[in-house]
Amino acid sequence: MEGESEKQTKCTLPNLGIRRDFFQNYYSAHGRSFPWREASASPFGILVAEILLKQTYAGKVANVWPSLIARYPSAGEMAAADPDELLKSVSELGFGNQRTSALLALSSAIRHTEEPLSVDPGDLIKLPYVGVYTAHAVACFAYGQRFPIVDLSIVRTISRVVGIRPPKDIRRATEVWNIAWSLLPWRRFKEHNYGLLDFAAAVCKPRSPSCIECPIAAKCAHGRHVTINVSESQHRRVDRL
DNA sequence: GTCCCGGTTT
DNA sequence: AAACCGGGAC
Repeated sequence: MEGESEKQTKCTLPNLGIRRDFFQNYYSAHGRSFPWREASASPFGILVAEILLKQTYAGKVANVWPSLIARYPSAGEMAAADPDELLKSVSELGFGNQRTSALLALSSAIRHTEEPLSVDPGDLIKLPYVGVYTAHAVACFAYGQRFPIVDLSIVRTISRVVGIRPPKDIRRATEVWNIAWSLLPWRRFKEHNYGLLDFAAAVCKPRSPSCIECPIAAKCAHGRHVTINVSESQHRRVDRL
């Protein structure tokens, strides 16, 4: 993996012109804080959080995660949970049945596995309901490994910056994964990945991205486009960009 | 890599 | 009705 990372970072992908520490700095200044991001969160808790975060606002997950983990602190305890009770504790998030079966399958799969589960995404992905995104997220956030993460919001952000149309099947978008590797700093990559997620959620939003206030709009194909349209429609230059 | 699945959101 | 979202099947 060492060779691969090196190759990925050295090969000159389009230099996006974004500072390597931009997203870490964004995280320090504007990052969100969630209980599963605290140092006290266990790898199991982080894994559970990633399952709950699919299709769900993080703020809602924050309402149920602490009590859920307090009740089922380990895979063994969650695997032994009464399904109805587990369902109740996640039902306010929606997708109750899906999530309950995912949590049960996942927790019984790792019920007797010692920590660390694995620090290798290639192993983590073999777990039920763990795909490429979740495997990378756990490797990075739970085990401090240097791996990029690419979810839909990051595909959106990177595609806008580079000026490509988001690929059909967003999840195996090799080009975007390559760019995510090239953006990944060598230190504080956890903060970088959190920052990227938070930036995508708060600034580079799906519907009306805040290009006018965006600090990297000038480095972004979509941002430049929007900026030009704004200045034309207002018949004045937008000097700060 | 392409498509399907599921409940929720717009 | 369509988009969302990532896992899984093929």
